[in-house]
This record gives sequence, C-alpha cells and structure tokens, in this order.
Amino acid sequence: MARRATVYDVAQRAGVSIATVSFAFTRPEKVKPETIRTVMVAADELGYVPSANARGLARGRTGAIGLYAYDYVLDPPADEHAAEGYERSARLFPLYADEVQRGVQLECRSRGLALMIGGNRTPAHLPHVIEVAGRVDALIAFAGALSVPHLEQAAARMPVVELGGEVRVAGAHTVLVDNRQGMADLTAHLVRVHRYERFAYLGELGTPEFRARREGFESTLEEAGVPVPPVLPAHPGDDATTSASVAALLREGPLPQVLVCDTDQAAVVAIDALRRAGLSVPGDVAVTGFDGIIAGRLLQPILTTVRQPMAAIGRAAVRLLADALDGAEQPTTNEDLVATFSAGGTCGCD
Amino acid sequence: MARRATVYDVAQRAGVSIATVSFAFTRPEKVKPETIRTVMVAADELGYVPSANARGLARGRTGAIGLYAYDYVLDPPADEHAAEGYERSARLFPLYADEVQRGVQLECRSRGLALMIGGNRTPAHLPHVIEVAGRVDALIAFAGALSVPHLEQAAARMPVVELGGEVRVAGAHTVLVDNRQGMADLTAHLVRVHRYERFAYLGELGTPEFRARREGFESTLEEAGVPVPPVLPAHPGDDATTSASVAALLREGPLPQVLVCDTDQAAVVAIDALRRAGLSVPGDVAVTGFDGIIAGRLLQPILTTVRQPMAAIGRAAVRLLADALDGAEQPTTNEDLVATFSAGGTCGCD
DNA sequence: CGCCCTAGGTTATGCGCTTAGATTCTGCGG
DNA sequence: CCGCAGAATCTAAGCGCATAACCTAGGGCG
Repeated sequence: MARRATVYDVAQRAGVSIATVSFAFTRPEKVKPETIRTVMVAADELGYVPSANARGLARGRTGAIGLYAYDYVLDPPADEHAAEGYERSARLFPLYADEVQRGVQLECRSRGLALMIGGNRTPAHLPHVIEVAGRVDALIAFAGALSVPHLEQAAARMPVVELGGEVRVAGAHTVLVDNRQGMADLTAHLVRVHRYERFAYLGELGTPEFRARREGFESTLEEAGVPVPPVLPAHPGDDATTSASVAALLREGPLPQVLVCDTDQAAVVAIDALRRAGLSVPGDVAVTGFDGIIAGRLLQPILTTVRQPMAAIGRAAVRLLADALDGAEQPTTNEDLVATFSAGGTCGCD
Repeated sequence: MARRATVYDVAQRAGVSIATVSFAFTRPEKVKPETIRTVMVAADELGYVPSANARGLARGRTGAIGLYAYDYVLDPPADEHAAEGYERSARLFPLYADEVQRGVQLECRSRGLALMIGGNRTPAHLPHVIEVAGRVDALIAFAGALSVPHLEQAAARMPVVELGGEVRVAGAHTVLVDNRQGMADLTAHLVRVHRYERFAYLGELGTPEFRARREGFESTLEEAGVPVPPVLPAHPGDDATTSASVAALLREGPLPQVLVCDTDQAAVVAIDALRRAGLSVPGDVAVTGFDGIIAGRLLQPILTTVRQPMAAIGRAAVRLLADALDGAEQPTTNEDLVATFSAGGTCGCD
C-alpha cells in the first residue's frame, strides 16, 4: 500500500510551504485564489487526504462524536438467516437502541460530524469506553451502558449526554422522555376501557426509565383502586429470564387478565411463551409493551404499546452536544419529547 | 471543561518517564509489575484517557474502519412520527444499507475495531469521503456511493471493500451476492407456478447488482419464451419516479399480470400506488421485490421477494478488511453468499 | 520620497503519543 | 570487590497538521 501523501508532499509539488497548503484547505480567504488552485491540483494529483489524526492532534479536537450503546445482542444466534430464524430476525433488529442510533446518525450527518460507534456487552467494561472516549469530542451514552463513575470521568473532560439517565451524573446532559406519563396512559386505557382488574407486571427497575414506567403503572392502578402486582423479572435481551417469569406465572396461577411488560422486547417473548403454552393473546391474556419497536408491529395482532420518539431522541442528543461544543453551557436536559400510547390488538382492542 | 490529562501528567504523578507510561499501557511485559501498578494508579486518579489521535499519528494507523454508505434518506419527512407517518416509518428504516451496517457493527465490535460512519447524499461529493478516509485504516463502501476514481484513490492507500461492486475497481476487494440467480429463481417461480406471461419490470441498471438482477430476470423469461418487458425507471429512495412509472403503466395499459421490482423499496411504493388507484394486489396485479427488508414483511400480504443475507454481507466485508490489514494480500472477492427466493403473498401465492 | 498598511507567504513550534537506541540498575559469577 | 549481561527505564526523534509570529513586496498617502 502506497505511503499516504502528506502536506509536505503537496507543498513540494505545488512549490509552496506547508503552511500555505494547510491554509488553502482550511482558510481559503488567506490565500490567493490562484495559489489555492495550484495547491489543489497538486493535492489531487497526489491523492492527498488530510490525516484526521494529525489534524485532531493539532487542533485539539477531532470533529467526531461517539455513541456508546449497551449491547443487547452482540452475537445473534447463528441461525439468524435460516428459515425459522428469518421469521424472528426482526426481534433482534432494529431494537430501541438501533432506532435511536439512526436518529443520531441522521443528525450527525446533517451537521457534518463524524460518528464513532462503540459499545460493550456489560456495563463497567472500561477499556472500550476509553477506546471511544479518546477518539471523540463528545459522547452519547445510553443509561446503564456506562457506570456512573465512568460517565463522570468522561463528563469531566468532554460534553456527555446520557439518554434517559438521571440528571444526577455530574456534568452530563440528559435526554429525557416522559416514560411515566406514557405508561400511565397505557395503564389508564387498560383500566378504563377494558376494565381489567387482575394485572401482572414484567420488567425491571435497573434504570431511571424503567423506574418511571413502573411509577406510572403503580400510580394509575392505585388511583383506580386496583391491586398493584409485584415486578416479575424480565430484561430486554435476556429472554430466558422473561420466559421463566411467564412460566412461573402460569404455574402459580391464577392467570392475570393482562400482562404489562416494560419493554416491547419482553412483551414479544412473553407472548411467545404464552402461545406456546396454548393460551390465546389477547383472548386468554392481554399483553402490552413499551417502546414501539418494529417487532411489535409484526405480531398478530399488533402489539399494544407506548411509542417512544426514538429517532428524535437521537437527534436531540446530537443537538445538545453540538450546542455544548461551541457555546459551552451548563448541562441541559431536553424536554418536549413525549411517549405516546398506541393501541394495538394485544390489549384486547380489535 | 478540564484539560485532558496526558502522558506527561501521568508520568509526573507516577514519578516515571512518559515512555514508561506508554509502555505500561501497550507493552506490559517490558515494565516491572510494580511500576505498572504505580502508573495505573496515577492514570486512574487523573482520569487519563489516551488520545487516539496522538496514538494514531504516532503509530501510523487508527484502529478504526470506515463505512461509507449511500444515503437514500438523509432527511426523512418531518411527520415521521406523526400518526400517519408512524405507520409508514418502517419504509424508511431499516433499509438494505441499515441491515448491512448492523452486520458491520457486530463484526467490528467482536474484533475490537472502532467503526466510523460516514456517508453522502450524492455520489462524487468529495469532501465527505475524505473526511472519513482520513480517519480510518480501511474503508467499506456501497457500490455507487463513491465514484470509481474516488474508490481507486482510496484503494491505493488503504484496503477498501466495495459491497456489490464490480471487481474492476483497481485494488478494491468486493463482497458479492449472486443477485442474478436470486432473481432467476423468483422469475422462474412466477413463470412456472403462476404461469404469468405479461410482465412489467421496474428498476434501474445503475450498479452491477441491479444489472445482475435484470439479467436473471431476462434470461429466465427468454428461456421460457415469455416476452421481456422494458425497464421502467424506479430508484430506491426516489418514490416519485417509481410512482410515476406505475402511473404510466396504468395509463398506457394493458395491465401486466405481474410487476417485478428490483428492490423492495420500489415494490412497496408500487403497491401503494396500485392500491391507491383502486387495484388489488395481488388480485389485479401481482408484485415482487428484492432484498428482504422489513417493510416488505409489514405488508398485507407479505411481499414476495429475494432475501439477501444483509448482516452476513456486512460481516464478510469487515472480515476481508481485517485480513487485509494484517496479512496484506491480494484483493479478494468473497463467495458463498446467496440470495434466497422468498415467497410471500403478493405474487399470488396464499 | 519616505512611511505605514495590507495581502500573501514563510518559519518554527507544539499537539500527545510511540519507539528506536542510549543509559542506568540489578543480581550474579569470578 | 569488580565486571557484565539482562532487565528496567529514560532520552529524543518524529508522526502530519494547525497556527502564532514573523517576513516581504507593493500601494496609497501626506
């Protein structure tokens, strides 16, 4: 592979100094048009591509932002494309994080920012964070993808926005969606329209967002005077746990009228498990989710859920960072992103 | 924002030279265990994050690879999340390129490579390519996303793999799927099972992959002694053209029995247009696509298509590059990736 | 005619890290 | 107690670019 041409090569060929080459590219107003042309021709002939590394080093910033996602699915099952696998492949992609990432990508592109993708399997895996953090000017992280200390460490040195995190993390920005209200709306629908009284709840309380969902659920039931069920464990990306919870539910009876899941991923798995057990959804048990991922729309009937504005979340994050990068401000929380109740068929509506 | 700690800071705090700090991180075997510990403690206290820029500059490589995609959808309609928009949002994501990208991401991650995302709207837009190329050790590009000269320029300086390109580009690797056979299988199904004789074809011939599809189509019809229709223009990402072609078809009659589209995106748009015109699909006209994107599965009935192993394509590309990066070899073409005919309901099957 | 200003360039330095090669330690045999 | 071979560490030289600070040649003006 040929050595990459550098400013020196271009300068020599164009018969100018390297400073002039540099200016020709970055400060055209400081260079005579004719000289610029000479330089450009030389650069072109040499196939010159400026080294972003050198540039970043000299300028002190890279022009790239990083996205750090929690990896629910690092290595999908090998049969992903096999006949059976194909039918289910939409359960692996696109998920919540993927749709948010798309928003990030779109916004980055329209702003001319490069995007660096990183991620890990388990929180608190340091090396990878560093890998990403060292390359970028700013960082977007999903709540739970990075430990709080790591986030704070990063936030001390560059703008960081946490998606759905608590505002607690020192120095980090946050993009928040009102999960609580969304879940409250959904629950209200189940109570008022369907008159359900025996609920089950599948989910977790590991991140602020999940806790907010649970709160919306609890408060609505309490107001309605309906008994609040406990949290049965379910984690997106850990289907085994979800299935086990459903199995326990079936075993221990009596069956609830409706199973409220705190993610679509869990809901999809739960519906599978219920149907495998010979039950009809929503005939015997209604099921609801949260997020609005595509997998829910591929179900028959369509999953009742709360839709998050995923792409908008990603875009908002980039906007926050871009603002922080030029007009260094205080950490901001965004607003006005709402989660919308979306009635499908799995709640019993037709 | 605090100045980032550097090797100098760490060295000073640990009471060693910067070389030792560097070695402690990258060549532990050359440093006394105790010293390593001292260094690590100091680094930790300072929140030291090595600058990938400086590292890349010094080492001559960055450890990142770039993905350069053709952007079908840079700015999706503003109503994307509105009620109407939501129903159709899966038509914008995930598309072919998105699913390939996912494969790239997965493979990069499992190999510890950083991934840099770039892209552009129109081919031949130089600055953006450079932006990406300057940051990475190797590049993946979709056929048609970069002009051949640019590709060659890049390929002269770093490993490049073109997805679905012709092997012609000097020095570039290629990942190829047998599009021809896939389309031939689909066409054979239409001819043998459904006995269709009046075909229409919607698509383009802009890239080798599209041409291969057309060839598979033509040759199968010819063998069967069925008249080969012309190519009516349709471009993924340009719904207007596709709709216009369908309108022309309706206007000029007689209606074909089946409309073969060379992408799922075009097929989805065509089905919309036909139904808006009061026609039933597949009742009045059958329609088929190519790719196997999720949007096709959300249709009623499900779109008949040819499924590409999209994630596998992405993974193969990364593998090729990773190989090229350590054992510099000759440009390779991958193999063994097949496109599979997938009968849905839009061809007339039930 | 001399002075100052400006446009257009150039020189020189440093960004934070890697890495040959030089230097200092350390332990051990003689 | 000395000399010496590793082992451990340090010194110093870049990597390719941006940019502050500095030159130089004209041109306008009093």
